[in-house]
Amino acid sequence: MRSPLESRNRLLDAAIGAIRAKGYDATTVDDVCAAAALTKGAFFHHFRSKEDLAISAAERWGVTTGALFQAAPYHLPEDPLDRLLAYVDFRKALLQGAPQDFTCLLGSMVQETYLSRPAIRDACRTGIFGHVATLTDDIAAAKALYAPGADWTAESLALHTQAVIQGAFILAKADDGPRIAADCLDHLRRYIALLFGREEGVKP
Amino acid sequence: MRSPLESRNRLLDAAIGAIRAKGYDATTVDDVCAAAALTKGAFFHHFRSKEDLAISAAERWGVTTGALFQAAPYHLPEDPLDRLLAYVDFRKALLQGAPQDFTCLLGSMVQETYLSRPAIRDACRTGIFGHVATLTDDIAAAKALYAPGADWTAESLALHTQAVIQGAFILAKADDGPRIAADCLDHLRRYIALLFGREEGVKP
DNA sequence: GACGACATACCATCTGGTCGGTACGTTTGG
DNA sequence: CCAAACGTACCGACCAGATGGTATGTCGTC
Repeated sequence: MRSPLESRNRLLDAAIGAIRAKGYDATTVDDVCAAAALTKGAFFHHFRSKEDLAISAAERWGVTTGALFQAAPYHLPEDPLDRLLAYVDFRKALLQGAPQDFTCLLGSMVQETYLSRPAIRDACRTGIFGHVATLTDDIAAAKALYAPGADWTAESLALHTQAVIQGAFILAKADDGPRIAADCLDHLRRYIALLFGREEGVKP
Repeated sequence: MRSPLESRNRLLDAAIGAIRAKGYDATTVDDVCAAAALTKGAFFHHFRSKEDLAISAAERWGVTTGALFQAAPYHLPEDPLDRLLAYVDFRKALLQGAPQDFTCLLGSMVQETYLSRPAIRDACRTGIFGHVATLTDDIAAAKALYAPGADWTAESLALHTQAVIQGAFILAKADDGPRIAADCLDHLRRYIALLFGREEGVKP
């Protein structure tokens, strides 16, 4: 017998993959079971409902991507603005392969569920805004250093970066590739550089 | 008997409303029929399938929003940069009410369908990139005027504006309101102003 | 032997889609 | 001028398959 946690995580990973590719509603419980090589009995042993699965998947997404970003090298520079720019570079570097491999589970799921499944929407909101919060400190520090009197808040700029990234994902799906999304991140990087008076061209 | 075009458009408008609120997959044919006060027989008289409906709805969305933007006052300024900034202001002014009332049908639908329904994805892509094309000329003119040597293309900036707008919609849905989205459009406006050397504060 | 971790079989409901039929307008032929 | 023939718009009952969820049983481990 396998470890129950492993089975549960296999189901969650299968769900994350399926929802990223087909969306929440088009993903069936049988899809998830098949992808996880488990049966429906196992599924409903670990999750009370499909909605419960989605919420747990959102939480797992938050945990795994949180670990990915925390371990990423963009935290290394001493200058907070350098860290912020490195974050954008890091996000750009992640744009590899097909859209279902680099786009965000939470961003797509919240679009489907924001009205009809408030619990799922809340889970997505928590994940998205939690990631925003990890950026806000660096942005606030950079602002204090380079643009103390600016008439925008650190949080609003952090949210803006997420808007660009999420919007770039939509364009990537419409265009079926990461090219346009990468261009958008270039514009985001240029904006940040302009905003803080760091004129250096787009790529360091 | 009503005019057949009126019935068809009623079905399309009902579909647009339902898909914007619940997404493509969660929207049932019966939902659409009920909202249009017609029966399933009428539905399948006008559309071959649910997918056909979605494609036609995307086309109608393109036509109606195209007319809305073409008639909008942001085309009035003589300076192309002023037109571009007025476009952003116009988009910000549209952020009223609940997310399902101001967000984009195509942006949300393409997220669900980009892999499993290529025909719908193509219809969304046509609509989105068609709107981008209406911006590109003004941006190109503004670039020729104010930033002729810049290392970005007019089209990439037009695409970036759409990324910000679409991403702002996602955040609006996650937050259940337009506040964050409006802040994102402020950042977009600030970026454009910085990019073209028009430093005037955010709001004119 | 009790309990957690599954599997299997099954069910009620929903969903997209079909189909025969009806009401009504239009065309055609005499 | 009229009526048969035909086409369009629409209705509503029906269907096959899919879907979320349940009930029950089995197997291995503590």
